[in-house]
Parts: sequence; structure tokens; C-alpha cells
Amino acid sequence: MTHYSHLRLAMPQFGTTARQIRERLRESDRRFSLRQVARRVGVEPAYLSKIERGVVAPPSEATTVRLARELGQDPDVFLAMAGKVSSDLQEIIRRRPKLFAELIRQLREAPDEAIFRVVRVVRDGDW
Amino acid sequence: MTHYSHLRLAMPQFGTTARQIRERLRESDRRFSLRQVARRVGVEPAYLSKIERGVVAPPSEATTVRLARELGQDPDVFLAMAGKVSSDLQEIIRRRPKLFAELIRQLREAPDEAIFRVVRVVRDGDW
DNA sequence: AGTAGTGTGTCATACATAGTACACGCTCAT
DNA sequence: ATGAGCGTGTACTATGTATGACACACTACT
Repeated sequence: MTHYSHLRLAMPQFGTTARQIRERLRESDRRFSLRQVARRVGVEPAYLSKIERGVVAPPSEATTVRLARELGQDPDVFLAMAGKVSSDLQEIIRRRPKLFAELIRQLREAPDEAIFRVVRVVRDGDW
Repeated sequence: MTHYSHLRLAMPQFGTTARQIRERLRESDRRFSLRQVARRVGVEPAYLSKIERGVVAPPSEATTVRLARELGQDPDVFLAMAGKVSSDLQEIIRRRPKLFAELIRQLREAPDEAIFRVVRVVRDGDW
């Protein structure tokens, strides 16, 4: 396995977490074996095995999202663990780069609560 | 050049824009020849030539930012034209994926003015 | 005892990314 | 006329990304 050791294991957490979630689901539903999940997600079992153990980097965005859905998780959170940001979010930012760059940097240190307040204000639109 | 034709020329605008900006700068300052800019940016002239003509995809994030700076442009805007989002913005999002995903999607259709108002409110912090 | 299912090791591959190196022909000031 | 600087064509390369294919050993029924 030495020849995989060069890859940026930015998030060894990704595989570990995915495995934990899958194994917990499996306790009550044997359809959550590695092989069966791999099949439903559309990858080879050997590949999913390597992903879960962190032998390879997290998969592509599309595969990550399918895996998240299969495991009942939030795709954005799974993508974050995989070191990625959803391409649809990226596209929104790219359309108005200055505006969004400033907003996001502005909120870098803001407490969760402050961001959530902004979300609510924008959602309810009464302002 | 047919063997380059397969690449996703997502943004042929990138090269064209970069070239226009450089040529305008050059009118008043001959240090903005392709060769000299390439040198300062740290790439081969042939490569910059291909970038400007859209023969190759836009360069890496680092190179794009150096080029933007050299041409006096906003790096975030240049990155957006290159089809990318600055990795520091991505990292901010990845730290709190749910919060930022919801915020950004919420603002997808919002008018510039509304986003700017949010920025201002957050910046001034008096709320 | 056999078969079905399970996780994993090894090997190979196709394509994308991000450039470098060199040579050519043109133009322009000296 | 010549050398410096210019933009560009062609060829090449190194590394990363994202998997697939196959074989093996183990376990768990039937």
C-alpha cells in the first residue's frame, strides 16, 4: 500500500465516518453491507472499501453525493468532509464573485447564531 | 490544434478578457507585452499565449491570481471567469457546510442590492 | 459439504491538469 | 542588416483524479 501513501489524506475522517454510519445502519438492516451499498451507489465494492479505510482519497462529487443520500446524510456535509464544495454553490458564487466573496469572508469568524439569523432574515424576507 | 479541442472551454471569455486588459495596459506601458507579463507571472510565454487565446483551459488557481494581480484585477473575479472559486472561500464554507449552503442557496436569486445590504449589515454589526 | 455473501489486496487504466522546452517567422529600432 | 523583442506552433511530460477488474480468504447458512 506504500504506493498510495503520497495522496493528500486531507480528510481521513471522511472514510471513517462513512464506515461508522454504514455499520450503524447495518445493525438493523443487512442491506447495508459494503457490497450492497457499493452496488446501489454504483461503484465497485473494492473501491468503496478503500474509500472507507482512507486508502484512496474521497470520491468525486457525484459519487460522494450518492453515497451521502444512500446513508441518509446531508450531501453538503459529506462533501465538506471530502474537502469539496458543491458545484451548484460554486456556480452561485461565480455569478457574482465580488458580492459573495465579500459576504463569505465577512462571515468567516461570525458565530453560527449570527449566520443563522442572516439566513432567517433573508428567508422571511421581511426587511 | 485539433488535439486540444476536447477540453471544456467553459470560459473562452477568460482568455479573451485577459488579453484585452493586457493590451489596453500595454498602450501606455510596453512592460505589458505577453512575454514580459508571462515572465512576471512566472509562466512560459507560449503558455500565456495559449491561455489568452483559449487554446488551453484557464490556469491553476495560483497562476490565475498572480495574473489577475499583475493586470490590476480582482482575483475573485478572475477566478470566477476561470470557472473556479477561491480555495480560502471554499474552506470557510467547508467549516460550516450546512449554514453556508443554506445561506448561499437562499441568496441565489436575490438582487445584488439585497446581498449588498446583508454585507453591510454584517460588516457594521449594529443589529 | 457446498454455495452465497462479505471485505480486501493487487494491478491496471483512462482522462484531466498544469504546465515546460524549443524553434520559427515577424517587426522594429539601431 | 542585425540583433532584441515579439507572439505562436509543435511536441512532450509529470502528476493527480477516479475509478474498474479480478482474485483471494473468511463466514454463515442450507
